[in-house]
Parts: sequence; structure tokens; C-alpha cells
Amino acid sequence: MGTGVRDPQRTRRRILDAAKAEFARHGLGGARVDRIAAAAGANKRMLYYYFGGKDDLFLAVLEEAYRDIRSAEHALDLEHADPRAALRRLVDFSWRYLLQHPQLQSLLASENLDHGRNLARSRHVRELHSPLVAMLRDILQRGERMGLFRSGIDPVQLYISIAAEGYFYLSNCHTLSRIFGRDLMAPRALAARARHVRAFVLNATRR
Amino acid sequence: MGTGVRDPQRTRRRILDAAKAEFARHGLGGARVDRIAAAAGANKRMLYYYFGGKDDLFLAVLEEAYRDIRSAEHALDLEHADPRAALRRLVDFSWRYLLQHPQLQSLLASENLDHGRNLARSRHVRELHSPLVAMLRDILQRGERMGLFRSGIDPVQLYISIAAEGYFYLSNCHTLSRIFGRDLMAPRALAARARHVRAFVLNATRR
Amino acid sequence: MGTGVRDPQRTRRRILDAAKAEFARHGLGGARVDRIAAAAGANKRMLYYYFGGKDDLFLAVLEEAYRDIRSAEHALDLEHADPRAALRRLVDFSWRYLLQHPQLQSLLASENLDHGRNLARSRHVRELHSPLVAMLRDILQRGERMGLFRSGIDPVQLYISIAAEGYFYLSNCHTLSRIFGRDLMAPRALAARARHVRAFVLNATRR
Amino acid sequence: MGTGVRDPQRTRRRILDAAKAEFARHGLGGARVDRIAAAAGANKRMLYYYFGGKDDLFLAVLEEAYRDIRSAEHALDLEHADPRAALRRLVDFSWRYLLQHPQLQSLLASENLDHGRNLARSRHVRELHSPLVAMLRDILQRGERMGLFRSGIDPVQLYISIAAEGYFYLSNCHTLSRIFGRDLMAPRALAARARHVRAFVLNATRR
DNA sequence: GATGAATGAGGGTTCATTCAT
DNA sequence: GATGAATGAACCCTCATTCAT
Repeated sequence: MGTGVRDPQRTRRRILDAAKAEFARHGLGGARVDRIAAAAGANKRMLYYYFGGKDDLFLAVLEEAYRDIRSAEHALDLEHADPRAALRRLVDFSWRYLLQHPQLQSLLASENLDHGRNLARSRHVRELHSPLVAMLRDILQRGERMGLFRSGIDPVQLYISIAAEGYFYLSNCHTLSRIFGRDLMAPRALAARARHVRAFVLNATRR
Repeated sequence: MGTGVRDPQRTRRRILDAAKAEFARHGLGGARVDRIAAAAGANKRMLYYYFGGKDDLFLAVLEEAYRDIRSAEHALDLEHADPRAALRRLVDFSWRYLLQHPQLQSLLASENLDHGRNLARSRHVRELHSPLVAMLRDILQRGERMGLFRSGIDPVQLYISIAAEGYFYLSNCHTLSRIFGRDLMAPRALAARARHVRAFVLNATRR
Repeated sequence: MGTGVRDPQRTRRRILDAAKAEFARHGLGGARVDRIAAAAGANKRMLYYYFGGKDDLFLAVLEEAYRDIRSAEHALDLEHADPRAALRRLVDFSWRYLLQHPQLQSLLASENLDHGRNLARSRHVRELHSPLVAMLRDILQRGERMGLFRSGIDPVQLYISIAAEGYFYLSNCHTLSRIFGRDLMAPRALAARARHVRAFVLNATRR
Repeated sequence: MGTGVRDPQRTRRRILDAAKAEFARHGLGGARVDRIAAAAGANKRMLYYYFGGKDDLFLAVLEEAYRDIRSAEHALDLEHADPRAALRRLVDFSWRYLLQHPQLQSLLASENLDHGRNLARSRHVRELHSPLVAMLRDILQRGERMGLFRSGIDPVQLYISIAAEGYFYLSNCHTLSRIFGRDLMAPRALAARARHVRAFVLNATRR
């Protein structure tokens, strides 16, 4: 059965996509190998043939997720923009990307619950991120020289802060909605958060 | 067997404590009922006797965690402090509390991975949080009137931002450490983050 | 707690009644000791105090059920009635009693599923039934002499047949209703069965 | 392990047979999944692989039991026999079949103790029985026209009566043997019952 | 490359029963 | 006579993984 008979590339692709969806919805522990295989229209054995096992499949999904966001970030071409504009664009991008790729938070939350055990086996992830830090450092230095940003801001700390403002809101939206009695995922609420985050970060970094 | 013979209060307490540790380390799905019972020095059956089941036990742990942090927050007595000082104290507290209670992030991460399914059964959590919002609103209004804070800041958004700055750093420290090639849990790194967060939030809100 | 504090007789009675209901609804295996105690408003330990255990409690219920039906039968005073009238009265009674005491079938079905293991421990049941057989034999002999009944009918076989006509219908009503696509417990259906059974038995025995 | 390696048909069959025996001996509630698997020489997991669960397995056993008896009945070819002969043959068959397939009563007793919960999920059982009713109706009508049977006999009532005469005797033989102080399963007793039932039903229906 | 069948180690939960008071 | 707390053995079921084809 299956859709494409004897098309290795497509089979692999379908498994990876199905796995991403399953891991995102249920986390690593809650994900079911059978469901992934079924959703991919593939035999369960193929999953092991291509990826080795559940954990390795998870790592493959995670690595792809990192590659995707980094590549989208790279496409923003922030190196050549005005520092303030670059920062604003990055803040907006981070929020929007997380909103449009809800798998990312689940994947990361699950991996961290697991103490980063899977990512530890990755050999490519580290090098994927040095350009990002370099770019941020460049923006900060240019902005500082131009008197726009206050001094002493660490690029990694800044990146974490930017990500945090969106990530925490979205990844914890279920508990936060509950305890504050507000639906944080309502369109209005999302728009309000977008405004708040932009103002918050831009103020936090200004001179 | 067991440690405390015929002391219901202590038995319940020991189970709850053991559960908190187990749930924090492994999440709801990864936690093992047998391990909880063993760690509590109690018969597995007692867990069902006192709490009804794994999920209900998880909810009990979660509710207690919320009660604990809210009660510690309340003890800060921020209502009567200078607005800027109150805000700084709250930021410092949030960071420190999360650092000293690492269970909290795991618990919340797990619950959100589960779409807030357990918290939905809670009847007390909502009302636990209205005083917190009221207090933040009060601080913001006083600070605004005194010309210290910029206007238009929503207390809930602010609270989420403050929590986010610490939460995301600590809960995602495994993946972040890996991708940035830095040990984010090293004492030096923690101290640096504490400084960054304080400066970040205070700047973000200033006039 | 409980209703009557320190009234041994009533406590015992309440447990027995609760047990009868529980065993009737769920059978011996499906019955729950906790539910019996709860329904009786008694502590679970009392059940063991008064009856020894679940099986012994079941036997007590069973014996009482037998005593009840035999005593009601005895009250019919069939010895002094005309043979045909006596037979008809017995048939009607058997049907009506089973209908009004649905516990009886469940109890017996459960006990037979269990190969009569519990009844084997009873010392009173046997002697409870010899008067019944004697009475039936007397009716048959009188009727035969009067030319009303055909000869050669064994009283035990006859009794089993009479009971069977009602018992099988009522105890298997769920499966029978399903396979025949009729609700056998509808008032109309019950009345029809009553007529059928009376005609069936009276014809079966006539000369 | 296991007996037949890689023979799905046989594996399924062995599980079904083992289940029939286990359910018959212990009822649905008392049956043990482990015992079924062990008796089938199969892994416990296979039971769920093929049947979905304990209840579904029970239903499968039940449906097969119904199919078997209906198909044996059909093979009697009663449509073309003389009405009286047809009736006698059916009575004899019912008794003999029940005697040779003791699982049937246990299965039905258990299902009825459970209020027909499992059969309710069956989609095939209803239609399995309409031919039976039609055939009985035909026999009764022919017999009535020939002046052999009395009028007004409902085919479903008659079928239930025929089944009842054997079923109640056999399914309740443990309690009946006990209360009447006779071994109802002794060969002599069984032969006597067969004669009694035949005479009873034939007399009950005659003109 | 691909498949259905098979595996065994545990998962949470339930039960009748007994202990200490 | 009466109570709540405690026990351990099972029970049904699920899971990631591998075998035979």
C-alpha cells in the first residue's frame, strides 16, 4: 500500500513530516511510533530503516527545525539594515515565526524536559548558530556606536530575551490563559502581545 | 514497611513530595507511579487512596506549586514599596524563585505540552491570581503617575514578560547551552543573566 | 458515621441488603466489596466481621434468597387445592416471583457460572427443598388419579420445566431481545409471555 | 516461541479457541487474558493485535457461537419435514447441541449478567436469526392447518420455550443438583431429561 | 525497499483483605 | 463494634522494537 511505491526520497520525507507533527502534538514521550507510520502511510519498519529509532527520528526533526528557522532568519538580511530597524525586524520575525511554526516550541519543550539528551548527539547544530551570534553582535556594535543602544548588551542574552518574550507566552499559553482567565490565543490578544513585545524590547535596548 | 506507620498526614505529604520530584524530573508522561511510591516509602495503592490517580496527583502537585509561588510573592509586600523598587524586587524575586525551584518550569512545561488538560480541572487556580494582577496594576499606575514608567503597559503582559525572561533561559538551558556553545548554568553565567534581566526589564518600562 | 450507631442487628441487615443488590447487579465476580460497604453505610471491616468474606457473604445472600422463595411458595397452600388449579397457581406464582425478584436469576446465574462452589458449603439448602418435591408429587398423583394429568411425570422434572419457562426468558432477556429484535421486557411482551407459559405448561401436563 | 510460526490464520484461530474455552469456564469477568494467550501458545500482545481487547474478543467468541448453532440448525432442513417430525427434531437437536456445546450456556449467562453490553456492539447477530423465526412460523402454520397443533402459538415464544427446557436444566445444574440432592449430570438423569423435554414440548403444542 | 506478524518488558490501576487504633 | 490506613498480588493493556518473508 502506501502512496508512492518505491520512492525512497518521498517515503523518508513523509515519515519526517508525520514525525514532526506527532512530536509537536505529543512531545517525545507521548508520541507514538505507530501513529507516525500510519500518518506517513508507511510501514513501521521503514521508520527504523531510515532513521534508526524513535529518538534518532526525533533528533532529525529537531535538527531540521533549527535549520529552518536559522535559514529564515538569514533571509532577513539584517546585516545591511539600520540597527534599530534590524532589531525591530528581528523581534517581529521571532514572534511571527513562532506563531506560524507551533511545532518548534513543543519540540524544544520536550527536548528540554529530557535535559537535551538528544541534541547532545547532534554534530551540526553548534556551527549553525555562530553566524546568528555574529550578526547580532554586529547590530549591537553599530547601534551603540551610533548612540542608539545602551552599551554592555550581550548578543546572546539579547537573543534569548527576544525569543523568551514570544516563546514563553506561546508555549505556556494554556496555563497562562487558565490562571489569568484570558484566552491568550484569541486574535486580539495575539496582536496585543505583538505590540507589547516590540515596545518592550526596543525600550529595553535604547540608550 | 514504610517509614511513618499510621500517620496519614505524613504519608500524604511524603507522596506529594516524591511526586513533585518525579514529575519535575520526568514530566507527567515520563513519571513512574512505582518510583513515586518507592521514593515516598509508601505502598503504591496509597497513592490512589489519597489522590485518585496519576493525573490527579499531578494536579495536586501543580496547584501546590502555584500556591507556593503566589504566597512567596505576596510576602514581598510590594504594595507599600516605591514603584521602581517594587518592580526591581519583583524581577529579582522571579529570577531567584525559578532558580531555587527548578520543579516549577518542568511542571509547567509538561502541563503545557499536555495543552493544560490537568489545570482545566482545577477550581482554585483562577482566584489565586487575581490579587497578583491587581497588585501589578497598582504598581504600574503609581509609577506612571510619578512619571517613572511609560504609559499603556498592561499588567498581565508585564508579568508574562518578567517571567519569560527567567523562565525561557532556565527551562531551555539545555538546548540553548548546546546551540550557543556556552554552559548557561555556570555560576558566572547565572549571575550575568540576573544582571541582564534586571536591566532589561527596568529599561523596558521606564519613561 | 453510618446511620445506626451501635446497632449490630441493623448493621448486619443493611450489609446483607446492600450485598444482595450488588451481587444481583454485578454477579459474584463483578461485585465490589467497597460498593457494598458504602451502600450499607458501614465500614468495610464490618463486612468481614459479620460474614467472614466476600464469598461467605454471597452464600448468606443466596441462602436467604432460597428461604424467601420457598417460604412464599409454602404460603400458596397448594396441598389443599384442586390439582389443576394448584398447578396453574404454581406456574403463575413462579413467573410473578421471578419478575418481582430479579436478584434471584442473577444470583443463580453467577453461582452456576462458578460451578456451585459456594452453595456446596451450605448445610441448610438441601432440607429446604424436600417439602417442595413432596408437595409436587402429591399434586401430580392426585391429578393423575382424577384423570387430569398424563402419567409418568416426574415432580422434579416438572418443577424444573416450570421454572425454566420463566427463568430462561428473564435471565436471558438481554441476548434474546437483541437477537430477535424485540424488547422482551416491554409490559406487553411480559404479559404475552405469562399467557404463553401458563398455556404451555397446562397443555404439556394434561392427559 | 509459539507453535505455528508465521501462520496468521492459525494464530488467530488458536486464540479464538482458547478464548472460547476460557470464557466458558470463567465468564467474561473471571477470564484471564494471560491464560488465554498461554493456552493459545501466543504472545499476549497478539490478542490485542487481532481482536482489539478482551471485550472484543469475547464478542467475537459470542458471534461465532451464534453462527455455529444457527448453521447447525439450518442443516436440519426442517422446512421440508412433516410439522410434528420437524418440531421433535428441533427439540432433540436443541437439547443435544447444548449438551455437546456447554460453552454456549456459560457464554450467554455471562453476557446476560453483563446486561448484553457486548452483543449490543454486534452488527451481524440480528439478521442471523430472522430465518430461524421464519422457519418456525412456517412449521407452526403448516401444523395448525393440518390440525396437529393448537392455534395462537407465537414462534418466538415457542423457540424460547424449547431452548429454556434444556438451557435452564443444564446451566443451573449445579444449584439444582444441590438443592434437589440428585446429580443431574449423571447419564441416566440426562437421558430422563431428554425424554421429559420431548414429551413436554410435543404435548404442549398439540391440538 | 517494503511488509505484517511477533515480542517482552513494563504502564497505570483495581481488588479483597488485614492492621493498628 | 467500629474505623481509616495500609498491603501486595494481579489485571488489562501499551509500547518501541525486531523477525521472517
